[in-house]
Amino acid sequence: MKTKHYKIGQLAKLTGLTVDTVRFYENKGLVHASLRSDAGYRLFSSTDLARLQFIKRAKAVGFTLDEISELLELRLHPDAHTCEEVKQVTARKVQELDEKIAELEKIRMSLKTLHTACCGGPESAEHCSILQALDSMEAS
Amino acid sequence: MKTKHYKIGQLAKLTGLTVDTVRFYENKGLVHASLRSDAGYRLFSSTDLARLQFIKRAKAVGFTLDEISELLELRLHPDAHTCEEVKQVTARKVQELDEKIAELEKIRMSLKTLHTACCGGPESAEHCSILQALDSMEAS
DNA sequence: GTAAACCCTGGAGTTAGCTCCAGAGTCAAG
DNA sequence: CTTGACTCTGGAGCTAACTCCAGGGTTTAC
Repeated sequence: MKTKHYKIGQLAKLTGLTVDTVRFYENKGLVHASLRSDAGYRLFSSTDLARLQFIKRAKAVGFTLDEISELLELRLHPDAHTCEEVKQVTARKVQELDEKIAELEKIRMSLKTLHTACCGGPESAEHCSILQALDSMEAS
Repeated sequence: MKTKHYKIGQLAKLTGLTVDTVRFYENKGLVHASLRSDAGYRLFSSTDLARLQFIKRAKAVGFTLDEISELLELRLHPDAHTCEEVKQVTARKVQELDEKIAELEKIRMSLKTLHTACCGGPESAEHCSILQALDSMEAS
């Protein structure tokens, strides 16, 4: 079974990244074109595509490229790690994610409280502030 | 009732930010010292403290300072907004947060799958990769 | 009353993460 | 077979978010 390959422009369109960004990521070692055409064009596989989509998702929620590297390294050098290591790293990462989700939910709750408390009418919002919402949250 | 006031250094210690960062945030309009001492020292209230803690939380989950500004603007100029506006903005923000939480949970699931699938033994992790986990997720 | 530790302003420097050339080769349509 | 859209490399430039001075005044502890 022959795998489908993408040139950098197609990949960019599919991921919503720019061509420059993809090359930048390759430089940083986040992704690596599986092969090159005779002319030297990068050719990416659908695995590379999935990888870039993962990077985009991770970035959207505040991971740095270095952190994303660390996550993906498990893939880049799978044989350089023992299962024990993988188990540890993933456990730590899952915990980090849980903390992040908790943070987001706190902020979400503040906003939701503000949203609910606010009358929604055309008058001045003098008494609707996010910090009032925060305060009430802090107190609970 | 007299409110407790903090000098910038105390505030920095309490928030875990640096003195420079607090001043930087003030420049950007994210926070504003409620008053100044005779010598010109910034004096912050506990409301300012809560504000900075909010900023820190929001930053940790990937909001830019501009986005955080937008969130806090509701507080900075409460009388410049109608409740209607507040209602709209918060609704949009809550939705953004929901999307962010969903992203995090996707990533969390990938890692959790990897974590669970991995045997955890001392052998090479050749068959434990995050992208395998991703693939299985994508398929479901 | 003096040294250490704090605060001020204004501005330069740094890092991450892109973004945009220039100059040159490649491919696809008509 | 040429024209326009694509690709390459290497390097410069840019924005966000700090971070770090210099050169000065202030507070506090002994």
